[in-house]
Amino acid sequence: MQVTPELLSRFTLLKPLPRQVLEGLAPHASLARHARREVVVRAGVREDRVCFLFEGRLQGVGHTIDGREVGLYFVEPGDFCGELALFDDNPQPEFVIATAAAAVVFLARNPLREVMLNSSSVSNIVGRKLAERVRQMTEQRTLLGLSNIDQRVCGQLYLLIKGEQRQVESGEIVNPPTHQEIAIMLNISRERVTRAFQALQSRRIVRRDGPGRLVIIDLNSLRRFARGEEEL
Amino acid sequence: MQVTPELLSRFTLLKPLPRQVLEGLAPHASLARHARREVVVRAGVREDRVCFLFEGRLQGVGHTIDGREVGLYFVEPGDFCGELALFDDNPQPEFVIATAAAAVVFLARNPLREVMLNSSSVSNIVGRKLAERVRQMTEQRTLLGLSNIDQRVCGQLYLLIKGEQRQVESGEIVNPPTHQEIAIMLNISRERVTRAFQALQSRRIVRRDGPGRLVIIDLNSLRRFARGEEEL
DNA sequence: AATTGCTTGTGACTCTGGTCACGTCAATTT
DNA sequence: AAATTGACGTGACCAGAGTCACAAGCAATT
Repeated sequence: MQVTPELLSRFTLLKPLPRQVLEGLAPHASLARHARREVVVRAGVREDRVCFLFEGRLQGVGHTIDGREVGLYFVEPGDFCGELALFDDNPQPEFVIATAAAAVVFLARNPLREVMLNSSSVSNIVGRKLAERVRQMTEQRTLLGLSNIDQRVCGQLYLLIKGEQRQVESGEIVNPPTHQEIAIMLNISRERVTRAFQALQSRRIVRRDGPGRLVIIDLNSLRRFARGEEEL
Repeated sequence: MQVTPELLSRFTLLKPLPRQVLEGLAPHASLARHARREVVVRAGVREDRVCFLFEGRLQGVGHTIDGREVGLYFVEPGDFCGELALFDDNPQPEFVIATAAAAVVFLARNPLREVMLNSSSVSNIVGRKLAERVRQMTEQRTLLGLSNIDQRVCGQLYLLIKGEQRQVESGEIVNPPTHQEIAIMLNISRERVTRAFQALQSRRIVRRDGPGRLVIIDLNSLRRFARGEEEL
C-alpha cells in the first residue's frame, strides 16, 4: 500500500527531515498490517528494510539455544525497529513479533541509508536513536538484577507507561503485553507474572479494563513498589 | 601522556582512518593507566571522551535501584567504550571498571565527533561498531534465558574466548574476570559460579594457570556444555 | 616473617520461583 | 449454539539457587 510523505513525518525519527527528502523516500515505503502473533521482522536473515510502527505494539524476541523465548524490548507506536540493517550487512539478531494487531510502515533500507549518509543531520538522528536503543537495553537488563520479582514486574510496568503520563497520579497502557510476553522480558515464568498482577489488582493499584487496556489506578504506589520502598 | 598516531592505529575502530586524520586526533588523546577495580568511566555524568582499551580488561557495570551490581559487557583490548557520547549529550548510563590493571587511551569526544561527521567512512565505522554493541548485548541477554546455570557459565566463558581461538581445540583467557564479575554478568551468585568452575576443573575442561590466566583445556567439551548437548 | 586483603572453596539451611496440572473465562470460529 | 482457542487464575510440590558462615589459599605490603 502506498505511503504519503505526511504519514512518514508522523514518526519521530523522520519528522525532522525536510519535506523534499520525505518525498524521495515515500515511493520506497509501504504500509502493512500484521495480526497479533505474526512475525514482522525475521531473525537470521539480512533484512532489506526498516520497520516503523504506526499502531499496535511490537516485541523484539530472541531464542536461547534450548529454544526458550527471550524478550528483548517493546516497540511503541511512533518508534521503529530493524535499524541495525542501516549500519552493516549482518543478519538481524532477533525476531520482532506483533503483540497486538499492528500497522507498520516498511521503508526500504538502501534509500534510507543513502539519505542517512548524505545528510549529517539525518545520520545524527539515526545515531541518536541507536544510542537510545542501547540505553533502553541497559535499563531493561538492570531490571533483571532485582532479586525481588514483584519489583521487577512493577519496574517493567513503569517502563511501559509513556513518559507524558509519568507526571500524573494515574495512567493507562493500551494494548498491554500478555503475562507471557512480560514473563520473557523479565526472565520469569508466566504464572509468577500472574501472581504479581493479582497482588497489584487486589491492592487496587492496577485494573484491567477489557482486553486492550490496563489502567494504572495508583501510579504513586506502583512507583514505590518499583523502587523497592515497599513490598507486595 | 602523549599519544602517537601509530598507537591510535592499533585500535580496530581507528585503524581504517587515513594517516592525516590520525595525526589530527593524536593531540587530543592521552594514555592512562588504571589499577584493578578503578573506575574508568563514570555513570550519570556527561563524559567528554571515549575510552579505548589497550591492555587489560574492562567491564561495564550498572546498578539496580537496590544497589546490586549488574554486569553489562566486557571490553577486550583493541575495543572501546563510552561511545554513546558521540551520538548524544545524555549522561553515560553505566560505570566502566577495570577488572585487571589496564592501559587505556582517552580520546576527546568533540574532535572525534568532528571527524565522524565530516567523513562518511568514519561514521560508517562508528555506526557499525555501535550496531555490534547492540548485537553483543542481545547475545548476552539471551544467555540469561538459559534455565541451566552451568550452561550459562559455559556460554559466558565461550564468549570470552577470542574469535581466532574458537577454531582450535584449546584456548586461553588472559586476565580472566573473577567469579564475582562473572556472577553479575549472568545474574547468579558468586558461589554458584565457583561451583560451576569446580565442575569444569574436575572434568579437566578448564585449568587455572596462575592468577592472570585461565586455560581452556577442552574447548570442544566446553562448547558442548554451552550448547546444552551435555550437562555438568 | 607477619599482616592484610581479596579471591576462591565448601557445607548447611532456607525459601522462592519453576513446573505441572488443572480450572475458568472470554472471544472467535464453525 | 457448540466448539475451539488463547489468556488468565490457582494450588501443590520440589529442585535448585541464594544466603550465611567460615576456612583456605594467594599476593602484595609492611
